[in-house]
Amino acid sequence: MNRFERRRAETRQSLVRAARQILAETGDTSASIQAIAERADVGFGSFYNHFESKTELFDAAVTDALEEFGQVIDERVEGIDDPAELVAAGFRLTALMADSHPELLRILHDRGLAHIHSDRGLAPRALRDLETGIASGRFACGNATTALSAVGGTLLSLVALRLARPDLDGDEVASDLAEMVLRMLGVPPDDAHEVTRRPLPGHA
Amino acid sequence: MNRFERRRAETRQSLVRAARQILAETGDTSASIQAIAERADVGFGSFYNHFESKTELFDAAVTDALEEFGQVIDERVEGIDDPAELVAAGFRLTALMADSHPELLRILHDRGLAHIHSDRGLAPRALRDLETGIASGRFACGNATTALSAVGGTLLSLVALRLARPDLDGDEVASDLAEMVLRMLGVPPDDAHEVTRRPLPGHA
DNA sequence: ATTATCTATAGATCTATAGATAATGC
DNA sequence: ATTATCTATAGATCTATAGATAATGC
Repeated sequence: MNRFERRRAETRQSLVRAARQILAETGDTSASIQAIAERADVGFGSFYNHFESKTELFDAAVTDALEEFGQVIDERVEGIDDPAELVAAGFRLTALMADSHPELLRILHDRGLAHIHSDRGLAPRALRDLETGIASGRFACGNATTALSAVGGTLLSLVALRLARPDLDGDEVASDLAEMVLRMLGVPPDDAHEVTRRPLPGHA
Repeated sequence: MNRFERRRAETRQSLVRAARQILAETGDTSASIQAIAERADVGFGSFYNHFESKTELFDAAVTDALEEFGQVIDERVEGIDDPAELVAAGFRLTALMADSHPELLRILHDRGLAHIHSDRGLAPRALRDLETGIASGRFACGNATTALSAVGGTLLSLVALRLARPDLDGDEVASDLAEMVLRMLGVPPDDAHEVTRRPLPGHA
């Protein structure tokens, strides 16, 4: 990747970053291309070197944000093997991201539902963990796809609650919801409670 | 309400209906006021007699749609007393609405998450049913607000799944998810399964 | 020489309002 | 007489492109 290509990639990334900021702040895509380019500190005409339409840019921005969300969670749960503990950690770390990554959480809130079964971001990894858990008997529920819907929907409701009620204790709400989800997946109640109260990795 | 007021209300309702159609079809609010007025078959300037901005109209349209959604479900579950059966019926009737009320379901999909704890639509009634169930011991879970988040999020994931995969058996997916939700709420597994397979009112 | 970026701009579109018209209440 | 609706339009804004400029590869 030579300097030319790097520069081109930087311009593109500036546009994507600006689009992400706008999505997080306003939630809609009505900003003009002019305003987006200005915020990206990029010449107006450059937009058309990278995207054919505003829709294309915002699609790229959502994918970019959700991919980053998946990576952030991914990194932090490394080393956890128990599928139940993975789900719990995912919920609790997401709640923590309301403070550390508010932009990501807003985009997840507004666009996440349409990506629950996406093949990018957190979804494919969550699906794999659910399948592993079902296969090993840790989870007792029908099929992984339905389970992914339920887990994903509940995670999104956690995000919504976290954003609407910043006064509530985030980790407590997250742990409570994770406990409910684990019971939903067929984990015995006592077990579900214990798993969701374990210390988080890097937060011990 | 005299003829004057009725006529005024009709114009307003035409605008709201057009906005709802646009939300259901495109999911975004970028249509011009001109285009909205045209679709509503209303003079362009009339828009400003009823709304100060496009945002105001679309807010009204979302509220209107979710209120109607709540009423449709409400009517059909009349006579059911068991909170667990109410939740199950709510899920299964929502899935059926993908065919009977596709417009409502699309709006619920795109805007529902922000209204999970709303004081209009289905949310307040669901909250009441959850509280009743907790008080009577039918549900065994911490607090109703957290439960509403989880139930609402799962319902939205059902809507997303139903819209993304119309090939799946809607009632089966809905029953499966309802069963999982009931287990989450602390209903014994056998019981949760049985309740979610009862014949629906008006579908016996 | 090639390619991306930037500036400037034409043409299209949109918003908000002013003024005319039509419908109703009293 | 009052009020909502409609048509027409001024002014602002936006999109897409053309052409000039700057940066890099060979």
